[in-house]
Amino acid sequence: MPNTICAQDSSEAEAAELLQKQLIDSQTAMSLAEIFKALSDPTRLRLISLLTENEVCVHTLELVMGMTQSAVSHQLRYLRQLGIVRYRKEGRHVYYALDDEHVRMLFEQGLLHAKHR
Amino acid sequence: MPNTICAQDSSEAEAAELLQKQLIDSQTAMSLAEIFKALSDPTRLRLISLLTENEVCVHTLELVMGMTQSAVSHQLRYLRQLGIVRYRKEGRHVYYALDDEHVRMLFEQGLLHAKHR
DNA sequence: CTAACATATGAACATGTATTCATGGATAGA
DNA sequence: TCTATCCATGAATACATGTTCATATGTTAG
Repeated sequence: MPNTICAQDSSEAEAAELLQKQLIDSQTAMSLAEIFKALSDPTRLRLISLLTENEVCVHTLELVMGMTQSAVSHQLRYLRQLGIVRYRKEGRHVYYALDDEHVRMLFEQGLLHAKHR
Repeated sequence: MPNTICAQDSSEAEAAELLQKQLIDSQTAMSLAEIFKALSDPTRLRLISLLTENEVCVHTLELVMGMTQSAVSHQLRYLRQLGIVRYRKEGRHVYYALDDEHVRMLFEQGLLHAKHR
């Protein structure tokens, strides 16, 4: 049972003060949004599901996902630039794997949520 | 230390079979993406931070956030339609509050992640 | 060296999205 | 009743985003 806050009822300053403590600042909000945005696309989530327990080369991802090489590669770059996946070159293959335990936890916790609906 | 999977190295069918078990289906991916997308915008995250422990009317949210009433109301509708927040009308005021424990957990866990960078 | 393969990337395109603007409905107060 | 306030919403706009297309780089095989 949460507090009810309305600037009209009590003194406006008092209500604002209460809420300002809860409000996250813009920089934190943007940083947080960036993390969740990485997880907000079905293609990236499917890629992450493949990379959570395996190190997989791009071509194989392309086959299993049923997508073009270019689309896969673009999304991998996205995840790479956020530090969510790492890559390892070996000959002409490049192997990708998940490299962020926080993201792994968010992914798994979200999966529980999705099934729990 | 994850397995390395490449369709060229072992038999292609074997590698694909391994990965198909990991791959989440499209429907699950879309449902999951929907949840994370709700958390992928700084404005919505700031709203959620205000509504996690309080029930707040729209006008007060407008004041504390420093945004237009319309922008706040649009985002509240977005969260409402996903069942993330509930609302309660009382006279000419409408009070909103967070109404999804899973989202609350994802938000708080993400916040730890954001600060841990 | 040459051809085939694996991957990366810039540009173009179509689509999605957050905010603003304008407006309407509902309620309280004078 | 009349006005001010609170909230919702459709349309428009500017911007972000995911995929495709074309192409480039680097590596292996013949």
